[in-house]
Amino acid sequence: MRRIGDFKKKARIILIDDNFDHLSGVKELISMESDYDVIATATSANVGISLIKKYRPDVVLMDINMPEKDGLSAIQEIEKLDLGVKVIALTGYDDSDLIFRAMKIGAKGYILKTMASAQLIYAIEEVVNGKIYLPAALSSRFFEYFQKSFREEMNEVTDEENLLTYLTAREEEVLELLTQGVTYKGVASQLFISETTVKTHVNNIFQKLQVNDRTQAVLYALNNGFGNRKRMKVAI
Amino acid sequence: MRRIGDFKKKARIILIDDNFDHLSGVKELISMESDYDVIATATSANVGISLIKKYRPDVVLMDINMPEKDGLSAIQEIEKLDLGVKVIALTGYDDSDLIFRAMKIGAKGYILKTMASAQLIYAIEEVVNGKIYLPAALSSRFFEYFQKSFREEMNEVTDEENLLTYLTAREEEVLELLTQGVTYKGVASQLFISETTVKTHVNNIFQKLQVNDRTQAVLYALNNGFGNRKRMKVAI
DNA sequence: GTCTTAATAGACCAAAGGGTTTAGACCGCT
DNA sequence: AGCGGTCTAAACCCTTTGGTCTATTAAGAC
Repeated sequence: MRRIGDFKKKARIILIDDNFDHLSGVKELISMESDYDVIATATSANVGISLIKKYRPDVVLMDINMPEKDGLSAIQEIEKLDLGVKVIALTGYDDSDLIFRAMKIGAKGYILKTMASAQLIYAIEEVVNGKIYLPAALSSRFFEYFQKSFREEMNEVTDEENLLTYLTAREEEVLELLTQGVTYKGVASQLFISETTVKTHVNNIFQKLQVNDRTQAVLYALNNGFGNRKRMKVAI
Repeated sequence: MRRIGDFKKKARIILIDDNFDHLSGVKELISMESDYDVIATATSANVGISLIKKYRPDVVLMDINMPEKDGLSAIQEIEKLDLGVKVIALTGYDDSDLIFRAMKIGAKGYILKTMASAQLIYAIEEVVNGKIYLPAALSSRFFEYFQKSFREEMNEVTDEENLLTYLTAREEEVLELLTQGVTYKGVASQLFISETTVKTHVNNIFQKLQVNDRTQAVLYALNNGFGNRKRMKVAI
């Protein structure tokens, strides 16, 4: 119940879902909660994004299984606008890869359409309060996927021997510059040594890394965690 | 209570904590639960790892703030043994970077020493059942950090213009091979074209990417999400 | 003091890479 | 039919890179 002097602002929500029935259902559900206002709805991502630009809602519930423009790209686009809008992904699939990608691009929550309405409300509440919400079941899936993607990388980098460890300090300096695309001449002047010295170092590097040219040396360095930087490949 | 015919196996646990008082406390706490057996304890990571190799426990509770060998390296070492041992990180700090790193290297849980004992027991239970457990509060911190590390990358890759988009299909094929360390001769034979044609393509690539040589072109490609692969830098 | 390793650097040669220009063939578009 | 873009390829020349061998110097190990 609201009285005069009750200044608590209702959180403003926009719903985006190509399934009109589901959209109405969710709207109905949320409207029963006095704390939230569904200020607009859309059945396509593009229309939804225009509405978001126009109304600057607090929260967006986004179905990510839509035809024309998929929900993930839409979320990415919304994040790029940087309006501070909190997006909750809504979908039927509890696919760990999907969840991972959604969280990666900035979703503040991810809930399944099959979940109880109380959970949806709770998720909105948490997200409005600046938290990130994942149902326990999805949280597990997310972490599995997360750890898997890093384990693969660990093996690449840690496994067996890392030939980079055989390099001397000076050789590492030289390689460091090579990984920045510097020429021999450039390396020479930056390290205050002659170009022939650079060549000597580079040749030693090639032998130690068992490669034939600069490009391969640079690739080896990058793929095997040069310095303390590790690199990971992940498809969005 | 156990009776004859009760075949349920107790989960076997090893505790590693350099603080002997805390270690005893936790041991006491767990022993009150009839489902778990603390089969060994250690006050240093190295001793702990030997015990793990010897006894193959189901779960390890590892304090990650220890002197000599830090707990994170210890976890990494345990994971590399690949014994299926589930490690729960135990610490006083709810530092999001720490949590991120612990989860990244394979911890199945992360709990704070200040947390209620019931939560510790619950975490063990979840982990024993193959799940991953993070207290809600830490979960939030983890996700913040996770999203932050990816947002930085997104900006690098998505921001402004990606010169790679100007490349023709053929040029992309050539560049793809260059990013694998293939020489011009190799590219020529793999694409069934002459070496001079390769050089023509490569020169066009250089101009479009505004670089001067193969190494720089390869680096540009790698850093700007060549194909649908994005690369991220993360220090372990 | 001797031995080893790392860093420095020169000479010389061969191979690969890079810049520029020109040009034919093919494709899609208007 | 003509225009523009792409793919193909050659000729010519110059620069950079890579391979090998040799040699001096300094630092550290034993």
